[in-house]
Amino acid sequence: MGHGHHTCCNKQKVKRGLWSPEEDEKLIRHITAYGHGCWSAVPRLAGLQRCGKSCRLRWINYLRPDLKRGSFSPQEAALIIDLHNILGNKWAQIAKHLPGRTDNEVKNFWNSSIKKKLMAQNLSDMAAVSSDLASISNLTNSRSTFQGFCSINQNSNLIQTAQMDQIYIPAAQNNPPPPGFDQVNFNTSLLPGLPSFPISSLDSSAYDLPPAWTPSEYQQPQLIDHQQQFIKQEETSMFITGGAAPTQFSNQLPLMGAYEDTSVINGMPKLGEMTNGNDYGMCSSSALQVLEPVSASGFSGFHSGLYASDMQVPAVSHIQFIQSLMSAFNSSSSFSSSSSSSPSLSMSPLPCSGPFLLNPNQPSSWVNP
DNA sequence: AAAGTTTACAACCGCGAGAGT
DNA sequence: TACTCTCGCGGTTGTAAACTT
Repeated sequence: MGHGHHTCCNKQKVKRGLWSPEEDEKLIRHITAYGHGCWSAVPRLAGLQRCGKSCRLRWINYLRPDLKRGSFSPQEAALIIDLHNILGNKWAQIAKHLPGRTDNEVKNFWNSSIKKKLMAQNLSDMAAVSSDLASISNLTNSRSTFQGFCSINQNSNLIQTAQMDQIYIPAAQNNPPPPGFDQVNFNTSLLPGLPSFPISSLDSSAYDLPPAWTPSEYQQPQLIDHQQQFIKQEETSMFITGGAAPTQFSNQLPLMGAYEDTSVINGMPKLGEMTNGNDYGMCSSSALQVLEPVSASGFSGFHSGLYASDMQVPAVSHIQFIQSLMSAFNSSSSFSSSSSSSPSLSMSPLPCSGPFLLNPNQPSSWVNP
């Protein structure tokens, strides 16, 4: 009996490894004639020296007639990136939204292709951000209330903030920080209470969202006056921020708008504008390049594709999102720091693991009641 | 051209959930 | 309740093909 083989396989000797065309034909012939029924019975009935589990896998991942096969389209890749941003490594749930694709296929595609592209893109974005730090800082000063980071704990309390001008982002791994910078960890957890604006721009009902991000937590946009004005004013523009989707890498929230446009609409910062949202992972908008790496401690993925320029709902949702954060800021007494007595917190500002460095020469804006 | 390395993806493994007994 | 069986999932490994040196 084999070591570590599944219990269904340990009675008789079973073949392992790649399937031969003859085996495939036997399995296809059996299942098309009789269905698979109980998988553990399939190998005996089909005349295969395989375990039922292997038969099931071969059928589901390779022989099923409704499989699409072939390389992934850019649209499929963009969808995978967005869904992964929302769902994490829930490959089966992601695959449900890609007809003809299996969870195994999606997982392999992610691990072999997308992940590397996103990491490479993130590095180059960081370089761009670093080179633009001065101009960012100038604009940051004009509305520093919004420019920065926060982390939100499980109780929706804002526990950490830092202003943009306190943060240094290394352009590359071998780029040493300026003198006086110390690394700071933005160790965060997901926020259950706030509207989830990246999701809201999609059809939320189409996704298997984690409980904290279900549509019930999200208030549908209502077109009150200033929102209508906002949409009218922006017309065909689209609005994007990065990194606020829950990912396994980061759940920090960018609180800033596009740095190239400091206009404020009804007391709220204008959000980033992106014009080429069609090419997955390759968005060249300066706003995105700034927001994405700044908002991610690892990388948070890229919002593209689905955020087409004719989608105006996200703008409304973003306003609600910013409003929520602003109201949170304006009632800082309700915040707790990472050193608070909240027993549900297991986070600490140190030691650090992210790519951010804190500038101790700048006045601290860390919320610390 | 051969050897070495990387990539793509097929297949395996262990685990947990759920149903049945 | 405890046990077994089956199924499905996600992480991981194995390997043929493609690519590089």
